[in-house]
Amino acid sequence: MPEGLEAEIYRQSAERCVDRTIEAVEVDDNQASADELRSALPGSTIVAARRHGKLVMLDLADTTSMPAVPSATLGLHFGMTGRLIVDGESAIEQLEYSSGRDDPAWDRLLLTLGDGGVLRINDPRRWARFDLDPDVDRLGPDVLDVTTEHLAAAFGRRRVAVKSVLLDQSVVAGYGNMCVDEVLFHAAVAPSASARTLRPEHIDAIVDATREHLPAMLDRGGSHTGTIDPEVRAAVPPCPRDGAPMRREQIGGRTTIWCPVHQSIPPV
DNA sequence: GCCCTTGTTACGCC
DNA sequence: AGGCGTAACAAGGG
Repeated sequence: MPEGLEAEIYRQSAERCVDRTIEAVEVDDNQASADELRSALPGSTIVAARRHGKLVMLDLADTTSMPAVPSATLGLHFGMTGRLIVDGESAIEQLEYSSGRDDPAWDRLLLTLGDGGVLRINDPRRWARFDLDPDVDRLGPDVLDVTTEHLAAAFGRRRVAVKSVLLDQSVVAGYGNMCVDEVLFHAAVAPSASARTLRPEHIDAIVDATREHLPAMLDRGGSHTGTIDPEVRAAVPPCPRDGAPMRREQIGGRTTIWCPVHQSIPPV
């Protein structure tokens, strides 16, 4: 599923569209912004591809006037199963929980570029969202910039499971279900622990695990390349670290894989 | 054909 | 105001 790491891979792919002009737009009618996109996008040039959390942003400019004038930002959110295809090349071939196929009927946004290229978002389950000038203020700091001080402030007033707080995009933007399980596994923090019970050294462990393992997973191709990978999630083998029986349970409404032996922070 | 999966939003309640 | 729990959403795949 597209978490922050997949969004970063998509952003890198979308960079190929910088300095290219949008000629035509096809967009799924279930998008609230459909009419707006159809009228605003044609004629605009993509001048930058940015990312914050799971949100990819394409900065647009009106190049019919000289010099070019910034016009709007196209926000792309890929939901659970959205894939980005630029010029026929998919940035991620196999997306966890998505379909292995690329059915044209699942194209939800299709930008025809002036040079004949195409930027396309293919999404079987229609949860991808496309918005002009998306509201970035509702998002917390990006997951790759997370700090102990910020987490400590957010954890202090929350008694729910630390996993639920990390998945809250207004606290930190970019953690998804798999990355959170991976980070808490390495940080030795129990995902069910009440957030407010974590001490600064425990929060440090979460920050350190994030800074160490998420970039490594990005290098390997995404959120499915960690220790708690899809095979482990499905089979729940003994803990790869200490051999103890791992648990598979719902925490905060999400399937969670964890080791109750070494993920013992905070101690009881 | 039922049930699993996930990210986000919308509720109602406290 | 804001934390919290839950339902709803989509739809392919097992």
